[in-house]
Amino acid sequence: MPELPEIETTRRGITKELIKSPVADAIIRQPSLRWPIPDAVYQLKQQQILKVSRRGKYLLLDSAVGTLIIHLGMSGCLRVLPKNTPVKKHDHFDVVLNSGLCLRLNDPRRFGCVLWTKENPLQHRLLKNLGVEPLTKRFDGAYLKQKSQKCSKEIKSLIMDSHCVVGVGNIYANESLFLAGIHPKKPCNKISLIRYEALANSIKLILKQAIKLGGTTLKDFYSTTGKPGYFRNELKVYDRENQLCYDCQKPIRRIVMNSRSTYYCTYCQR
DNA sequence: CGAGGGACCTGGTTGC
DNA sequence: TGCAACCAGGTCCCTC
Repeated sequence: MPELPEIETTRRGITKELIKSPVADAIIRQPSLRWPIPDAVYQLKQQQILKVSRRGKYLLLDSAVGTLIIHLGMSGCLRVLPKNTPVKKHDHFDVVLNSGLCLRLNDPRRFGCVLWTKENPLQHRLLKNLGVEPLTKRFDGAYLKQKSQKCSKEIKSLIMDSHCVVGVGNIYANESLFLAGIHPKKPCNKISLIRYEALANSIKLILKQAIKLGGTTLKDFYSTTGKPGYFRNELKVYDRENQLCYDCQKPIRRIVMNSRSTYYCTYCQR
């Protein structure tokens, strides 16, 4: 389940080969992702990919004629492979390079998407309203405090809202709140600036550490080289229901918030 | 207007 | 053992 660290790991893994060689072709095997893959993606043919960037959980492949926008949804995975590598189940889309390699998208649950835009991709309807990047200076305690003012929801919902801050999915929201010592159901308009500063720092720390370790592999994330993400070993609360808190030895509790599993320590998080 | 829930999808796990 | 039900999860979008 790719969150920001997994997307960033993927971006770093595919960039070098993608910008080395022009695109020979695009192959759509299964157009029915979250939205249909548009035929416009064939405009990539004969184009050079100039840059591979990331905005939130979206990957952006720039060319002179437009930008390919890729989202991995919950189960998507991008690999760079020799183009004649046998196709596996759920290999929905390829960008074939002149070099003989190809970028291959596999996405069993098909919650991801592949889109095309000729405009500035940051102005695309899916990207233009995204919140701040968590690893930039703009994201800090004051920003969270300000976002929380006119909002009554619980803190976990706020940090998972991509219109507030991008890239914090369920795993890292749980882990960040534990590190900051904040209860996931705490109303966000009742949290002090000091605690928001701690939370912003926790989010940055957790995300950076996860990127360093290549993301978190639970069931289905593997990096572009097929290696698992080692952040899984660092999880303090996620998927640890009834196991003991490493800090206070009390059992980790699991509740459901917005139909998502939420894990926290009843003693360490207030 | 904002908050909340449904829909999308498949593979793996659980329960009978 | 076989089958059905359920769950996971990101995010848009519709409804209240």
